[in-house]
Amino acid sequence: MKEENMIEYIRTIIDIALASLGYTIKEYKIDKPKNESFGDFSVNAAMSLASELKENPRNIAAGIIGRLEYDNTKISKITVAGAGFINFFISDDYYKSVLIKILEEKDNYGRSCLNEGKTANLEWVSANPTGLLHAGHGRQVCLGKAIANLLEWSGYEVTREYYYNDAGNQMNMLSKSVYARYMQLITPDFPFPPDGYHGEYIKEIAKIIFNNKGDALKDKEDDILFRETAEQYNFGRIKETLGKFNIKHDVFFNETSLYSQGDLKVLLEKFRENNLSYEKEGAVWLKMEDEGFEKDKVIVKSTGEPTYRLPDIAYHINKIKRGFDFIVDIFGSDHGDTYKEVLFGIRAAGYSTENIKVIIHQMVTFKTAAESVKMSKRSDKVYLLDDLISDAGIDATQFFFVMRAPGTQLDFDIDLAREQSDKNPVYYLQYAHARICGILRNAGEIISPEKICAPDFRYELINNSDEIDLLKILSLFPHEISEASYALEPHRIINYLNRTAEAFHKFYHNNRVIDAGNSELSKARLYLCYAAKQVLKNGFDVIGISAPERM
RNA sequence: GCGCCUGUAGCUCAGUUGGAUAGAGCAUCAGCCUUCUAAGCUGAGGGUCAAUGGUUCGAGUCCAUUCAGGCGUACCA
Repeated sequence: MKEENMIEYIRTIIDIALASLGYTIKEYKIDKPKNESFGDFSVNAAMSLASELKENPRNIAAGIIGRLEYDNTKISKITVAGAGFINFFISDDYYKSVLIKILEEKDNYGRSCLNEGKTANLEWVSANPTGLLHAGHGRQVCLGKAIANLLEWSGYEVTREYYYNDAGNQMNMLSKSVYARYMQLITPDFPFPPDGYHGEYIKEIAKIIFNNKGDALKDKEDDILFRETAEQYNFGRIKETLGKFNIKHDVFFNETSLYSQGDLKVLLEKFRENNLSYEKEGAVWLKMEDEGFEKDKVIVKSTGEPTYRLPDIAYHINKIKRGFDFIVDIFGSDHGDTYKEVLFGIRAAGYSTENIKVIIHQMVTFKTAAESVKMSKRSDKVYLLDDLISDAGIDATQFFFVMRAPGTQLDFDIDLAREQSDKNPVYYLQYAHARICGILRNAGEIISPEKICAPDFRYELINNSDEIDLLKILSLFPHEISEASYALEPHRIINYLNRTAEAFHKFYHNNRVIDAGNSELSKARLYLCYAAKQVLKNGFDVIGISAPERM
């Protein structure tokens, strides 16, 4: 689909005018002014040039405007204002053409071909199968879902990936914990390992084994069945939880394949050859202290096992070798330091990290009116993501986790998310969609909903400020998508949808859509409603919530 | 101690990559339903953008220092 973007159009005509005046300019911005009286878009090029040219920016702006050649069916007015802004006023006719565009592109309105033909890899969740997803994981789960969508909407072909480790100490402890619970089914006072995994799920796993095998494994603590059953059970439950969000990872990447395929050996050898590692006290260390890190870090323990850093580095190199154009990782802030070590390791091994972007999100606290919900892995009372979903509902959970910028420490108000009222921000958006659906249901006598794709209405009837304001906002959707996608910040879409819903509600409040006495006006407004519904729905798709027909 | 993140209205948070008069929701107060969904709309009050200094035409945004909170700072992952 062709992107007929007003911002790009303005940039093009400005560039031509600048060139004809002989100005060279590194960068200038095309913004949407906060105040409507300053027009629809403003350009700061004249101010950027002012210090260099040592001339009044308003004069420079006037000079640029004098050279501008533009289509006056699109732009109705251009003015100089303030310190030297060039303000563009877009014609109503242009916005009406956007309405037709929305009706034509439908579910694809807002998608861009900016990254067409490129591939992206998004890795997130990546919880090891030692336990279930707790509520805190939810932020990453939901954020990743929305970011994967954003990447797709900007044209990338996205591989959704999950990295896990089913070997090592943690899995041994899991196995021992299950064994202990299993033994407690036979002799109730069997001791539980002090560092063991608590939580009801361990007992569930033990029961499954006991039901299948009886007490046949009572002296076989090391039987592989304990570990395998636990892993299978945990992964099953994790995938089930992800399934509730409709998340399906394309690749589950097992860390052990890096051992069997020899990636780790090759990497270790490379570090050694390039004199980036050394042996001390039986362990292998990576030289990092001279590179701005606090100290050198162990990459192979004295036991011969690698620490997490080495396979993490090898894993990322593996991703680079698979040829992705863009690699995105999402980690919690508890990994805030380690990713830098990993990126350093990748560079030390001779690979570029410029196409790797790491998103670090801060932690979440859950609150109800009664208490602040604690989430300790050591505690029996873990607040699981499944619990949160059944408390708050799937849409509210997705919405609340995506609502805020990743860098903020999120307060998740469970009571608010659960509340089915006007206090709950997710309903404000969904209600706008449901309202439109209600209108369209009632529109049968004017125009049947199936016919709405054909733009045969009299668009000159759309002319009041509520209608035009709504159209203006609808026209910005593709731009918002590409901005949010570039920044990998889905919360921007929520902010945008809020403005969209607000504009619709205002339009609805002041304007009767279905008017039996004026079918032509009704028809035109129905098309506008349909376009608003389409934009809301597309936005909901991106952030990952449903678009209810009724509420 | 050191590193990263955060500090904006009573509360939860936006702030379009340095732009024009500081924004929303909730909460508080005052209005609007015999008419397509009132889960809505309209209005009011509420701010030393943590503090100080700096950079420039211009700073909530960038830099430095200080204060406060979160997360790290393992031969755990």
